[in-house]
Amino acid sequence: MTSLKTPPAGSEEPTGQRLVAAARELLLRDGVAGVTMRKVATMAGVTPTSVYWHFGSREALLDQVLTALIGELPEPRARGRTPRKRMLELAQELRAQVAATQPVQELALELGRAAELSFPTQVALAREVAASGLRGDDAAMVVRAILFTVGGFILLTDNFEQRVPGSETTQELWHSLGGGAVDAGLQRAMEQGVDTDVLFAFTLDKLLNGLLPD
Amino acid sequence: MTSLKTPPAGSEEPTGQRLVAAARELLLRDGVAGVTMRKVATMAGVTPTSVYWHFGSREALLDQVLTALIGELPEPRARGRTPRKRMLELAQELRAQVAATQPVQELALELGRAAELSFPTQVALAREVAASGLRGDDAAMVVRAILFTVGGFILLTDNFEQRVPGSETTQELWHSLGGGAVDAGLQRAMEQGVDTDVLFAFTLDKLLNGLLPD
DNA sequence: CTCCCTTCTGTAACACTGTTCCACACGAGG
DNA sequence: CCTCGTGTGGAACAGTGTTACAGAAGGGAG
Repeated sequence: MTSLKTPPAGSEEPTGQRLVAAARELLLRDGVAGVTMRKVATMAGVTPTSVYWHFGSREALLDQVLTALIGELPEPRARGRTPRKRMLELAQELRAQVAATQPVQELALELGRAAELSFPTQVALAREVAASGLRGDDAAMVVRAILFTVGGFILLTDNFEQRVPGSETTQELWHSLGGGAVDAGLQRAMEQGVDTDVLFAFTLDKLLNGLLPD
Repeated sequence: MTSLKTPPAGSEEPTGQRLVAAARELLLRDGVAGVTMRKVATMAGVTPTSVYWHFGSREALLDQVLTALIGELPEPRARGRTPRKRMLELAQELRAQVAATQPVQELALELGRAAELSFPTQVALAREVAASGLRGDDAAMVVRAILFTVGGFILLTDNFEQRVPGSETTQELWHSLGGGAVDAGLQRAMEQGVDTDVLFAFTLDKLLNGLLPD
């Protein structure tokens, strides 16, 4: 009744919880590729077999870890006086959150649950779009356009940062391009690096200009 | 002088070329994860050791495959009467090309060489931006905003299509959301699926509205 | 008490991955 | 002939996710 079994003498929590905690720690420290069954099991003071008895597969274990992590994400808070400013704020906030919780994003992508991560922001964004006067399908298109732009931007800049050393960057390609192909001033500008923060703000600002009725 | 060595009796080409050809075939058929050293070697009538003698690593082999594939990509052709229409055309073309050569994109991403794939389109796009009257840094920002939007869109829709069966889609999340959180008509619209082609065209159109001086 | 049955665990293995060590076959040059 | 560099195959190593199987431990039924 009180305790069916003595816990495995290493901790108070049952094995299942210790496994999730171990997987979580490994994920946050070494990324999703660093979560190995043997490492998880060892960290929980157990063998890999137990992981399969409790969860069935590596994916199922990671799924539980992700669910726990999603539950801890902060609610998006829209600040600013106008709906437009609040939208910008929400987009920036989402981008910052993703950057701060990269292994979580990585995991969500691998498990195909990326939609859940952005959903709260999605709802908050929808509220602002409605507040700006749009309704129904028109509003939905605007919400999605913003979301896809923000989400795409995040994914893209992630991939650019994970660039393999030695591979050519866009700047290098522009530099090696012969003269005369495009306007010289433009080419020179393309050879410089980009501040993705500035570009993100710029793109979003212009997109909203096109999307929202003035 | 004529032939230093008899070819391994399976083909005329030397082993190195046969290995690249085998890796290429496997890539296009099974994706980048399907390119296994043993499979490549067997397909070329050889053992994995030879791959390492010729290329040094799996990554180096795949790098050669990618270089060959990039060389075969068609040059982007901008059609349309106005610069704006040609930009839209280029974006659509890039998106279609990526969709048609998915394993190549996957490989380029893994090798950190994604920039090279979009570069020809990048140049063509820059030419149109210049033709629309922009110069220098302003033009570069516009080029990049379009490129990041298009590239991000591609990556994002890819990830949505690779969704794991059983995981919740955005629509399902909207459906399970309680009433009253947002405008009812908007929520109903969000519960419907999205045609990414339509959304892509819509987003790009609105972005260009904000970006280009009329 | 004995027996059984479910719950949970460890050992060992399987099939697979990229990669490396080592021996061995060649053909060319001294 | 002997050697040397060029390739090659066989076997192994360290790692991955996963599974078959044996066994321990405890509760309930006879």
